[in-house]
Amino acid sequence: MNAKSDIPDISSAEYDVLDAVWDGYPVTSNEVVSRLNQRKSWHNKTVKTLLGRLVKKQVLAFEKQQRKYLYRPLIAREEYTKNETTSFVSKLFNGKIAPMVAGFANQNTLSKQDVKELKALIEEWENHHD
Amino acid sequence: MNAKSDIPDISSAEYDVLDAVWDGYPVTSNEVVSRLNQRKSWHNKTVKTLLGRLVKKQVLAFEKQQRKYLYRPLIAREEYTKNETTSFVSKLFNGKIAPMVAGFANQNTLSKQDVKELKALIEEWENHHD
DNA sequence: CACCTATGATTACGTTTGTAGTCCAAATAA
DNA sequence: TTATTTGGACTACAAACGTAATCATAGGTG
Repeated sequence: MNAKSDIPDISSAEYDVLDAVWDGYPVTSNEVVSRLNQRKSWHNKTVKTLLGRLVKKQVLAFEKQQRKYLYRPLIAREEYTKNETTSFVSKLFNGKIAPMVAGFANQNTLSKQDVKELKALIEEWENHHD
Repeated sequence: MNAKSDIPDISSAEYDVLDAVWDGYPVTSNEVVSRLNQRKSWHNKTVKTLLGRLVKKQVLAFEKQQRKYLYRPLIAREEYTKNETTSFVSKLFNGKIAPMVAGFANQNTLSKQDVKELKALIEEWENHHD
């Protein structure tokens, strides 16, 4: 069902840029710089380099709008996060989700909301399986 | 409560080596090579280099046993995984665990066992937070 | 004892990453 | 129209990484 997803490696800095693109696209590099600079302060040349690398990796595409480029993602955020999550869990927790949640809960505070959502997920699951 | 843990960056290859050390220590480099070669096949020089880098990063320590070194971890697997999990979840899921579990469940098959364990975790939580 | 061998230390080397700077052409301002 | 600014392409460059090879040496082998 899942085509063997072939998502390239995305470095940490590249991810931040991609994340900003996901926040709304198509988007110019300048807008990406602005979005990123809410939090970090990267030189716009740096951001442009990263955009270029993401294009080369076929994670982003662009179309020329006269002089400027409009970037958009070629992979969906959900696809990416699902993938990363799966490999993270298999690498650190042998593919088992419960120990990961346990470790998380043990390190962080679970809010009532978190617990409510988890319960909802489980109920959902149970409704679909016998 | 948690001292701001100061775990250094551990590269992917380094992690595999560290993982092998966690599987039983103190351990010689040769034994680490054997353990790793169950799955991958790294040249023993490569493994030695990685052990050295982990020592330099103060992730491993060693004591001389005559000619050989016996390595052991300086950070516990739990500490590391908890840390990684927390930063993973905050990076990709805004710190919310439920969406991560949801994404995981959506990509992978949850077993009955998984669900049972998750329920147990939640019950546990609820017992401590009326 | 002379020599081969296993081990750790040091060095290597191409690639990826973080972080820009430089060069060139188009758009814009004067 | 000429000067200036701006956007992208190309170049740069050190540190981290993956992946060893070489060097020096303590120990075992004949």
